[in-house]
Amino acid sequence: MARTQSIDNEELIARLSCVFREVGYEGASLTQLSKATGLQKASLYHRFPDGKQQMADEVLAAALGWVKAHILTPLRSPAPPRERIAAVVENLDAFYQGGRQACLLNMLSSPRAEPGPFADAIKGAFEALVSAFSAAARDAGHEAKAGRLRAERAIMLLQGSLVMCRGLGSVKPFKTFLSGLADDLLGEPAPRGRP
Amino acid sequence: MARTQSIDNEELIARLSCVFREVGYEGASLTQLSKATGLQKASLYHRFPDGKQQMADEVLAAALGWVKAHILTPLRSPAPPRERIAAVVENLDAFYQGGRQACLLNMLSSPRAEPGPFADAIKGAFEALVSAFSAAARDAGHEAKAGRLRAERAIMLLQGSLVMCRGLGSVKPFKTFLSGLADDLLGEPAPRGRP
DNA sequence: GTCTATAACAGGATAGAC
DNA sequence: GTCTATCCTGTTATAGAC
Repeated sequence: MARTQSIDNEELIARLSCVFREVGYEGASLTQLSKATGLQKASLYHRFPDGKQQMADEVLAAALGWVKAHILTPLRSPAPPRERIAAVVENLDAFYQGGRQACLLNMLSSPRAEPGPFADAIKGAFEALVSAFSAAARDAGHEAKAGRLRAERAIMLLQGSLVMCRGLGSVKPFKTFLSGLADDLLGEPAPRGRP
Repeated sequence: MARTQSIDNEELIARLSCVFREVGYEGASLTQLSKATGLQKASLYHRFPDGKQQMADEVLAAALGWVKAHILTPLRSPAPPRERIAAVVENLDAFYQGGRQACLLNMLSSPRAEPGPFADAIKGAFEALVSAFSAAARDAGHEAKAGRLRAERAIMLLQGSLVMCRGLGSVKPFKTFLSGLADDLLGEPAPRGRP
């Protein structure tokens, strides 16, 4: 049975994703991608006729799909804002493997200088993230403008914490980001009762 | 006069720095470094016998030196904390070209996976930054632990804002980071007088 | 669909003239 | 110190057997 797929598409993308998240686009060689997936280079080209570029494209698309389902959508759910954040925190923790995995939005930014091939997708992703976090902040009672600022700060903290994790070789920054997210985005909780 | 340097060392490092900050270590090809500096590959090897690795090393060392002089030292000056931050904000703005230049600490993290050749320097830099920002926070009246948390958050916001700038193709996140830094680190100013 | 083998090319690095 | 020309390795990508 050499005719059937030796690895299903989801797992394949997941393995490729790991590599791109670790070393970025330029840093990822086909040899490395081949090893990580267990497929020979030629097999990778069979599944991705446009080569590395296509692999990264599909990895990014898959990630954005996951984010939409597990981050953006929950942020706009009808649940109370703090509950939404709690769910999102859990999902972020899983998505970034507790801070051990970097963010594609960072690792795929400007592979070559100039607005690389991922620029549009990345820009759209950041905007969608800010927008969704803003929604939660507004639902917690913040004005549009203030909520948006909090959302932007949240994304900065997310990205920054991941950068620090890589730099320090520790997941602590990401953990403290996660534990502070609700208050950062929604505001300090009232000491007693609801406002 | 082909015997004298066609470009002085400082300018040379600055040009190389630009490339590494734009595309990272793996992304920077010798051709690109050659074009950016106006020197042929062989000339680059004359100045940096150990090749690209050495170029990146020296670029990083130069950056860390600059940071020490213009960021770390001012943060521990005897001036009032808010004045220190004002000075640091100005220097950060220049260093990152108003958000147009990425941070080497991010771009040189894990060129290959595993603790790359820059890992130690990068880790040390993050620790020094946190430590120096902590000092300013403590001098503003925060307890050691709280000050340290604020310092870590400040670095996260710095790094995250730069990531967002690249992703969005806008310098706005960096600007809002800069304008909020003093309050983020030292706390909201008392509405009237000093506490 | 996957493999081995190889082509075609770009990357980092050197030699040697000036 | 800088240049032109070149080497060698590793990279992306393809051909063709199974």
